[in-house]
Amino acid sequence: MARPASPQLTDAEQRIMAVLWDRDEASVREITDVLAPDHGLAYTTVLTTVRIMADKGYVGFRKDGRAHIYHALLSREGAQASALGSLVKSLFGGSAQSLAQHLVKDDQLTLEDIEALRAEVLRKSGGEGEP
Amino acid sequence: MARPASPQLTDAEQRIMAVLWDRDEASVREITDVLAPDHGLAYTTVLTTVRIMADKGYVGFRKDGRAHIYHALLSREGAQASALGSLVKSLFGGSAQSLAQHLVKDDQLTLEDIEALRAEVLRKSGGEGEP
DNA sequence: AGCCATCTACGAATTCCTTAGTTGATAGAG
DNA sequence: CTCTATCAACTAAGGAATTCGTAGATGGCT
Repeated sequence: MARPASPQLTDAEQRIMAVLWDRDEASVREITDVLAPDHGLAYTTVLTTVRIMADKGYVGFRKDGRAHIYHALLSREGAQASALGSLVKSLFGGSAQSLAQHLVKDDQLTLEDIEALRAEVLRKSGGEGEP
Repeated sequence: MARPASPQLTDAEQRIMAVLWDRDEASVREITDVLAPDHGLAYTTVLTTVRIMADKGYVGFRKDGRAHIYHALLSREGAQASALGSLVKSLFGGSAQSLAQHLVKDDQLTLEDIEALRAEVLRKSGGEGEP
C-alpha cells in the first residue's frame, strides 16, 4: 500500500553523484557550492542526501578533521545506462532510434557528431577479434 | 521547506501519458490493463494518479456513463524534449553526443539508424528556405 | 425492487525532497 | 584553562509523490 523505494538514482541523488564523478571526492561544502548556481540548495539538504546515499551504499567517505570527504561507489556508466534505458522505454516506445531522431531535430547532434557515431559503429562491427 | 512541485512529468505520470499518447483516449480500466504486464498497478492507483493529473491540467476527460474517458493535453514531443534535456544535463554533462555514443556502445543504434540520422541532418541543412 | 459489477471519491501509509533548528567539536582570545 | 565563535553533523518536521484499501454512487440485469 505504500510507495516502494526507488530502484534507481533519484533526481537529487543524480545531482550529487554528478559532482562526485567529476572530481573523485568532495566535501558537503564543495558539493553544495558546485550545485549552487543551478539549484541553490541549502547546505543541510545536500548533507542529508549524501548521508542517505552513504546508508544505501551509493557513496563512501573518509574523515578529514571534522568534515567527511565523500566519493562515489557507483559507476557513471551504469547510472547512465539505467537512466537512459528507462527513458527510452517510457517516453520513446523502446526505440533508441526515435530518441536519436529527436536530438537531430533539435539540432543537438551535428553532422560531425553523426560521422563520429558512424565511425564507431564501423569500428565495432569491423574489427571483431583483431587487437 | 517542503519538496517543490515537480517541474516536469514524474515517472508515474509518464507511464500514464504514454498510454494516452498511444490511443488518443482511454478509461482508467484501459490504462490499468495496458500497464498491467510491466507494472501491475492497482486500479485505484491509476485512478488517483489520473485524477491528480487532471487537477494539474495535464489531461482532460469526458464522461461516458459512469466512467471518465481521459485524453492527453500535453504533447508527447514537449515531454520528450523536457525529459531528454534534463537527462543530458544531469548525467551526460550537457553533451548529447556523449549520450549518443552510449547508445552506440550498447548496440542500440545500428548502422542503418545512423545513416538515417545522417540523411536527416543533410536534409535539414540542405533545404534552408525553400517551401 | 434487489443484487452485482464497476466506477469514482477519500484517505492512510510510505518514500522522497527540502530546510530550520539543535547539538557537538575545534580553534582562538583572554 | 575557560569562554566564545565558527563550522560540521544530526534531528525533526512538513509538503510532494506513489500506492492501495475501503466506502459510496450508479447503472444494468433478473
